[in-house]
Order: sequence, then structure tokens, then C-alpha cells
Amino acid sequence: MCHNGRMAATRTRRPERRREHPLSRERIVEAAIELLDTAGEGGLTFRALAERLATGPGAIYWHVTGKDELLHAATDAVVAAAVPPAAADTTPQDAIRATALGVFDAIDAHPWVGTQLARSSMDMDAPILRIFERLGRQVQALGVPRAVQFTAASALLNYVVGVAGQNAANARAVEPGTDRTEFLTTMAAAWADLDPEEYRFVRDIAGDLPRHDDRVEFLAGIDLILTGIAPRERPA
Amino acid sequence: MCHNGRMAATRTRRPERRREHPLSRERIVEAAIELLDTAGEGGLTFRALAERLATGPGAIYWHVTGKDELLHAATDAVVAAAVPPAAADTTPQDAIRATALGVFDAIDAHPWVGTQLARSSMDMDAPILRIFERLGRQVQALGVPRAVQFTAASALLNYVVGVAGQNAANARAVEPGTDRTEFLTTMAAAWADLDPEEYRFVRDIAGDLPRHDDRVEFLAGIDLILTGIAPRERPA
DNA sequence: ACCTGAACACCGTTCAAGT
DNA sequence: ACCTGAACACCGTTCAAGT
Repeated sequence: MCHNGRMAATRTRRPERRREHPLSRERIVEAAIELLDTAGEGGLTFRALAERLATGPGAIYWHVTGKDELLHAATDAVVAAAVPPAAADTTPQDAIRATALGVFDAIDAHPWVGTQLARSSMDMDAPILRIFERLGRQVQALGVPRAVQFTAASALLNYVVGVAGQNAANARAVEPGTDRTEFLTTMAAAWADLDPEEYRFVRDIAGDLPRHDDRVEFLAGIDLILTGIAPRERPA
Repeated sequence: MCHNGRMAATRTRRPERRREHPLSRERIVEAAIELLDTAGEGGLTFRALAERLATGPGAIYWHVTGKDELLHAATDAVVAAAVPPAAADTTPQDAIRATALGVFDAIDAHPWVGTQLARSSMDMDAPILRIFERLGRQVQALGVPRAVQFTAASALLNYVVGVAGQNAANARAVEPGTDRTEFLTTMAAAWADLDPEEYRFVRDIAGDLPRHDDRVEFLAGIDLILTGIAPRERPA
């Protein structure tokens, strides 16, 4: 009946049970990123994730210790891809701007990354340490004295993670479809309604708000700090 | 039997039911702050809060719409107390430093405030808008052109909330008792163990870490931005 | 070794019922 | 008007049991 011994052997020897897509840390993290991107920060659930991976919630715990590690791994994957090694032929200032913009754009695409960065400490936290390292090397390249290298790199990092948190919060504050200028216009209107005594400054600048470009504004802040670190790009 | 008609009347006229401590928004927010301070960010629970207030969890919803509003109100109470109106006889720079330090110290005392500030948007968020207003007024007092006032005030705010998030994360990373230098020493040791290729800068400065004073470092960052905004305190 | 899914110990929030 | 507390619809995580 069976005219091919080898075929039959390979077909029956072991049940093999090779699933179409065996579970793995990588596949889990990948699915978590997709879930976070599509369903938002609250959408990452072990049940939803298990469903997407066609398994039970308990299976995930074989590959990952818990939700914290999962969120951490997802953030690290995005940040690592967003912050590439510095190009060789740029000024330190431009390399710093490129690193900062990389983080900025990653948060724009994945707002939940901003939330994670804003609430993570540098105590062995890979994503934020990665950014700190890139910024710090360029601070060294600027030739600032060793004693202030930490201060300068920290200032840049804190500013970047501060913006990260703000942008994530803004993304959370509006329904997913809303575009930038619509959001800014609404915010400007709300600011213009504030108490004139208590919020004099905020009301003053409310009118400028809708014309702002977040990316430009972000870079302007970086440049403010860069100026503080090294007053001019090249010695006069 | 009853020799005092008036007393008896007041005792029986209405059941009165005047509780020792009637529930109120203020008492709820106050209890929430205590709970957050003592039990940490995860300690604020409607059940725990209800127990502390000797009532059921449902009762709280009569005075507050939900957990978000409660967290918001608690943060606002702390921030409002921490950021007093500017003194009249100081330079704008000193007023900015005072505001920033007020926030810094508030987070030191209530780490959960840092988490909240780092994840709140300026879209009508009272606590963060309060800080923005104070910083912005002083930026105006510096005499910077109107077009860059927003940029300058935003840079300061983003830096402050970035540090806020970092400090809250650091507080979360250690058990409540740990003191500052112990934490920094542990972190420095971890940094010194990182991959020498990938984390050259972080390893380089790891040794400086235990000697750092967070407050001094924080102010140095503020001064970097202030220098960027207005290169010298008074025109030469 | 890896997966399954029911079960546990929580949450925030609601709501009929009381006073 | 204000409070009560059981109940609902979720969570993250565990773990005996399977393959």
C-alpha cells in the first residue's frame, strides 16, 4: 500500500507537531507592538495578545516574565531601530539633532513609546540608556570639559524624555484620527478662555499656537540647550 | 424625667445623622494624597480609600467622577502648594530657578506627582499649565522676543517634566528606604559593567555618578537652557 | 520543553436600594 | 442629597494538567 518508505517514515516517525508559527519571544514582542499601535496603550492585554497569537494567556509567560518585561522589550525594539549609529561626517550638533529627531519621530509613530520613556529610569533601562549614550558621545565630541559632560548629556536626555511624555499625553488626549493643527486650534481656544489674571502668559501666546510645527519647536529647544553647552558651533 | 426641654428637642427633632467627618471632595483628595505618599502609586485604590474614609467605594463616586479626576486633583493640590507666586525682588533667572526647584522638591516629597506630570498634556491640565505659566512670565521678564517666548518656556517646561518623570522612576526602582548615594553607587556599578564598545560614554562617566547632587545637577540643566535663552544675565 | 485554560486575587465602576 | 455594598466586567498572574 505504501510505495515510498522514506516519505511514510518522515510522515509518521515523530508526531512533529510543528505549529505553523511556534511561539517565541520575538513573535510575542512583535505582536505586542502591533497591538499597542492599533489598540492603544490600554489595548495590550495578555488575553488580547494570546488571542492574536492563537494560544492561551499562560503560554506567554513561558517566554516573558510579565507585562513589565514585555513593555520594556517592545520599547527597546522601537528605540533601537529609531536611534541608528551616528553618521561619521556630521558635526556633533547635527548628530545630537539626528538622535533627538529619531526619538521624536518614533514617538510620533508609536505614542506609547513616549509614555514608557517618560516613566523609565536610567537604572539599567536599555532604551533610555541607549539614547543617553548616543547623546553623551556627541557631547564628548563637542569637547566640553569632563566635569560637565554628565550635566550636558542629562539635560539633553531629560528634555527629550520630557517631550516624549508630552507628545504621548497629547496623543492620548485626542481621538486617534485628529490631525495636528485641529488639536492645536482646540487647545489655543481653551487657553484663550483661561482666567486673564492667573494665566496671563498662556493667554498671551495662545494665538501663536496653531501656527507651530512640533518638530521645529522640538529642535529649537534642543538648540537652546546646545547653545548653553557650547555657545557657538565653531570657535570664532 | 427630662429637665431640659431644649436639649431634648435638639436631640430628637431631626435624626441629624451628622457624621463625625462627612465625606467631601477635599477630604477625599486629602486621603488620596496620604495613601499615595504612604502606599505608593499602586496604593491608591477605591477600596483602600473607602476603608480609610470609613465608607464604601461607591460613595466616593458621588464627589469625584473617577480615578483620573482624583489623581488629577491630588496632583494639582501638591503642585499649587509647591509653586508659589514669584517674589517681586528677584531676577527672572532666579524666579525660574525657584519655580523649577519648587517642582523638584515636591516630587522628592511625593514621587507619584512626577509620574503624573510626566504623563499629562498641556491641554487644559491645570497642574502643568500652572508651571508653564510661571515659567513663561519670567521668560517674558527676560525680555526675549515674543516669537521665541513659547519656545523658551516650552524648553524649560519639557526639561522640568522630564526630570520629574526620571525622579519618579528612580523612586519606583528602589525600595522606599534606600538613600540617594546608595542608589547612585548601585547604578554606577551597573553602568561600569556595561559593554565597553556599546556604552563607552556611560562607562566613562559612571565613576562621577556617586558624587552627584541631584538638585545641583537639576539646576545646572536649567542654567544651560537659560544661557541658551539669554546668553548673559545682564547685557555687557 | 512547551503549551493550555481554568482559577485566583485583584482592579475601577455601576447601580438598586437605603436613609 | 448622600451613602451603602453587592455585583459586573474586566485585569495580570499562577499552576495543575496535558503533549
